[in-house]
Amino acid sequence: MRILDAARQEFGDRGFAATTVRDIARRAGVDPSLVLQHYGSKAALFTAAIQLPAGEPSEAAEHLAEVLKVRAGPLPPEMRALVRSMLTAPEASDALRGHLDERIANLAAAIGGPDAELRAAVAVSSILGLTVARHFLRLRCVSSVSDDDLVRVASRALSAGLAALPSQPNHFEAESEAPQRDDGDAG
Amino acid sequence: MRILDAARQEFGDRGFAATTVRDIARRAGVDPSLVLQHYGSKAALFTAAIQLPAGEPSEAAEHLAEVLKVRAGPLPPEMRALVRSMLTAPEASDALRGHLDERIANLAAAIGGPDAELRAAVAVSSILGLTVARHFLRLRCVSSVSDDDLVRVASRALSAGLAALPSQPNHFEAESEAPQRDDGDAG
DNA sequence: ACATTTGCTCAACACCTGTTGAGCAATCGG
DNA sequence: CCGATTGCTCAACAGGTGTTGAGCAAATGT
Repeated sequence: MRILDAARQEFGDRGFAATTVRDIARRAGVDPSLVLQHYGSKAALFTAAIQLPAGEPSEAAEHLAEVLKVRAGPLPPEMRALVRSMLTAPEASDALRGHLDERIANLAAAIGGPDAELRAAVAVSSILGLTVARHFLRLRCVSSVSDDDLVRVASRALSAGLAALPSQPNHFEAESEAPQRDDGDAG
Repeated sequence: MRILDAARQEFGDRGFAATTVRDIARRAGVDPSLVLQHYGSKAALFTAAIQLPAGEPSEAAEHLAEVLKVRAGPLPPEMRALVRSMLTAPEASDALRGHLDERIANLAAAIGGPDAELRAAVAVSSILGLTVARHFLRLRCVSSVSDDDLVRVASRALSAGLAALPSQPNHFEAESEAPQRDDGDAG
């Protein structure tokens, strides 16, 4: 597991292409050839490194607030590695697409109404954008704000987008665990 | 300009690291050494390739609908190259961060109210996420939908997020050019 | 105690990368 | 019509890459 952890770190820091097998071996404190004896190739190691723990999305997808909270805090290494390479490594692109498509389908079923799938996709894409802006691009306002503040503001935006039609019931805010006190803290 | 165009295409397709000078030269129909004689180095060529045409953002940033519409259609090559490498090339990361920070600042000034900058940042990040999902990740629902439908649904979500507090005036939807008829086309 | 398997390292290969400098054809100044 | 500058290609280099196979040391089985 030491090699796999090192791989996730390196892939998460610099992406698939820029990470060398020697980098991973150095961080793991072993010989480069050992890495390939264990995983066969750099690509196979990458595939192993970006595997997400299953089960999580299907349960929590209806509660977008959960996902948002998770994305506000520090990213798990495998997710970090996956997102880092999603634009340049087809393997990562495919894996993330599958992950998000599943999450969108669940969310769409939960919210219902016209354009449910599209509205769900917009919400999930927005969280992806926030994740990128916060943890990778380090966009000034998004990366410096506290987890709570980000979740609070983004929650409002996402719930509004999911509801879309004012007459529609708002599953997102309704099923959020804490009732989010509306103290007008404007400072 | 033929070399620069080829560079934008290649960088936009595979990212900075995976694109070789020889690839660019081949697409431009010239010798690899000519590429470097013109631009000095691969990194310098990349910097030139991701330069965005200036002026656009400052005027249109207040009207987020414009930006969204632009992002729904095909991306200009330099923007495509920039976004493709934003997670793996520091040069691209810095350039895009600067671009988005400026846009956020303009938008924040336009909407005002509490958390203006954060709400603006959330909206801009959401558009970034939509751009990635549509043009790069090719997320099923987001990439297959028509430009108009995407703009319609995403506009509602973004405007709601920007307003945030129900009593707040909604600059985003108010300044949108077309009044967006609400025909209940649920098919 | 010995043979065998295992876990690991060392050294090297073949390939591809960015980059450079010599050379060639054409254009231009006089 | 000649010399010089330009625009380009050819060939090569030095360095880094993924990957491989030989070898070594410790553990294991009997």
